[in-house]
Amino acid sequence: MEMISRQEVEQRMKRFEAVCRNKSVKLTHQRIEIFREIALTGDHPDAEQVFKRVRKRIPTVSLDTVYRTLWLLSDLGLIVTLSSGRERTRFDANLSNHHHFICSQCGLTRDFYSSELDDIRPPETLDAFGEVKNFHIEARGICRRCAKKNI
Amino acid sequence: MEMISRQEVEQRMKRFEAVCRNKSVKLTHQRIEIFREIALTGDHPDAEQVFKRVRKRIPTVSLDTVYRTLWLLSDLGLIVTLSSGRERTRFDANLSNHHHFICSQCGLTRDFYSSELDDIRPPETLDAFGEVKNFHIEARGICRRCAKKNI
DNA sequence: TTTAATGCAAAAGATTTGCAACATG
DNA sequence: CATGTTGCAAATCTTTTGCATTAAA
Repeated sequence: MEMISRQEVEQRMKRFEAVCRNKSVKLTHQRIEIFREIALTGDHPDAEQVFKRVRKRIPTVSLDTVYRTLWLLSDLGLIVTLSSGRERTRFDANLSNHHHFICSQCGLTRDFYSSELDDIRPPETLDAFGEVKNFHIEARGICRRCAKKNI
Repeated sequence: MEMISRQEVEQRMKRFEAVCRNKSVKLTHQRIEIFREIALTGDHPDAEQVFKRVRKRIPTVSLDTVYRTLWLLSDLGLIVTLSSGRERTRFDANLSNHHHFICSQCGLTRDFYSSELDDIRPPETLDAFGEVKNFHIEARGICRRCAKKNI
């Protein structure tokens, strides 16, 4: 489980609280812990994984609250979703400009950064489709772990 | 429904048949029609949509055959999958180097091309994660149709 | 003829919903 | 205190599986 620095986590929590107050979304115990769980890690958990982790802190939390909260956070723009192939939807609290590496075999997902890639602008052709809000790269391949297993 | 040129469709069908023969995967009536349905269109249908369209040609086809075939085609590398947010997995028979525009509201997905973008190479940092097989851009935003509805 | 694929129906999984009890602002 | 949120259980939706039948090579 890839951990995020304490500093960064606190920044994410502050932002989360600010946005909730701003949009008068109630800061419940459950929402705080669900968001924290995603803010704490860089491994893009799915709903079930978030549920299991949050249950350690709030044993009575229910899976449907996790789902409701996840979509709420996504609608608020506090987390983003990513999904691929047979995999379930995963959630990510990293809002800075970044890209994804996804293992097509096990679904492992890792953020990566590249100032070179950040300079790329969406081609104008896209105006015909609509307004582009986010533009990032998806690199798919086989992660080291799976490569080893495959031998 | 965005149509693909007859020429291109035939090329895709030929490739499909060649790969199946090569891997001794049986060319059944169902598989041919399921693949054709995806090869015919550029609108990236999901399993249910493929099922409905194929049923017009083969009324007795079953949804589970569609699923089995879709994953088989994906394993054979004849189609690729793409999925996003609340949306179901969609399938694409376009194997040429291309990128995606995805509407975050309705899930509309369109291919786009850009020789500039094609020149981009994965950064070396990625070697730490694994071997990159595919590298493409995902542009997310709001399509024109949804933008109109939102007014 | 041999082997694999299909269709059916049923199971399994994932996600959503209605509603009474409860917590937050 | 008013309103929105939670937990529960049940419903819904999506995807997968077992197995007898059928079709491809």
